[in-house]
Amino acid sequence: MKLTTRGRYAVTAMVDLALRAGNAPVALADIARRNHISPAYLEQLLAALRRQGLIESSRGPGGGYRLARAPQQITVACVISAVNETLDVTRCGGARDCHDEGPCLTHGLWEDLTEHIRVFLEGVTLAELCARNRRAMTDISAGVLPLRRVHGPRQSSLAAK
Amino acid sequence: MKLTTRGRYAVTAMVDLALRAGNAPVALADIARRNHISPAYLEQLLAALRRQGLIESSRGPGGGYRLARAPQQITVACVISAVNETLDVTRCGGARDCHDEGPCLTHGLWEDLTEHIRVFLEGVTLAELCARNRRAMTDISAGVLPLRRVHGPRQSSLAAK
DNA sequence: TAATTACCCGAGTACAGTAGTCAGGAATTA
DNA sequence: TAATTCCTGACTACTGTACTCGGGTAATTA
Repeated sequence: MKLTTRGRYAVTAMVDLALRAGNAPVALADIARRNHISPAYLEQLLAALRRQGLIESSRGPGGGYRLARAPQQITVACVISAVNETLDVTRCGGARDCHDEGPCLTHGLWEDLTEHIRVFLEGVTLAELCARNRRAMTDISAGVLPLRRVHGPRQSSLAAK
Repeated sequence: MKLTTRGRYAVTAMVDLALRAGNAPVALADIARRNHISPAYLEQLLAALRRQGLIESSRGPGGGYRLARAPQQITVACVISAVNETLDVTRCGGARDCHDEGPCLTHGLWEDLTEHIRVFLEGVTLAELCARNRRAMTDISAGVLPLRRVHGPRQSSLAAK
């Protein structure tokens, strides 16, 4: 299975956008800074998400990205496969030709697991992730954890790696 | 997440052993040949499985490997982690330090997914995979598919890659 | 006891894919 | 027109997988 920073960054960026849905477009540089993602790398991922119709972009000053659909209508599975090609964990990519002409001893197992993962990730929407995240932030501002602010101006310690 | 041929081969080899549980030890070369795995590579995996106490070995002519426990008592999760280290899909490896001091926007999601996969793979034993496989083989010998025999003497077309 | 069979172990290597960089271009706004 | 922002493709370093290789060591058989 492919589940790398590529997919993780994509979901993170989408949640970041979803948290600001309804407002002005969000600049790439802001998303990158907030989530510690290399801007040039993030650019590739956003391009893929745009090609898949998950986000829209506008250029020029004040431009940026925004969700193309409501957060309730975008699933995590959708985001990952947009940048990642596949979630399949079988060796043969589902072709059932992993052993001579037929499936190998464990083909069915990986097929089942793939299905399990798919169902799980299709069941989670950006809206849910936002809700979960907002809840966490409330706990934090109550003093449980130290944290960067997510809304409003922020900018410090860029050098910190 | 790490789910590569390493883990897949390990499970395949274990099922191969489980299908012959109770009989004489199975030689490495036989497992390798039947499942199209490089013998030298398989050796590494079996060594790891042995270190984890999942299989036992005996040397000399007539030697080979056998399961250390009953097939009902060996789960797929167990086999994979024996050769693969981890199934965790979070970026931070579960440490919750993926963003500054706290977890990143999507940490909880990956944690949930990891748990999902773990529960699934812990719920599948070698015994079940054997049963499933024997069923498939019955279908096959009824004429549904062409197939190599798995029990009994066999040996042909080694050159076929 | 010598030969054979088979497991044991560590080091080394080719390749692919990920993660990330870089340079230049095109659209939009002020 | 100047600044800002997205857009695109090519390029590179690195890591980890998927192997190979060469020498062991233990057990069995003749």
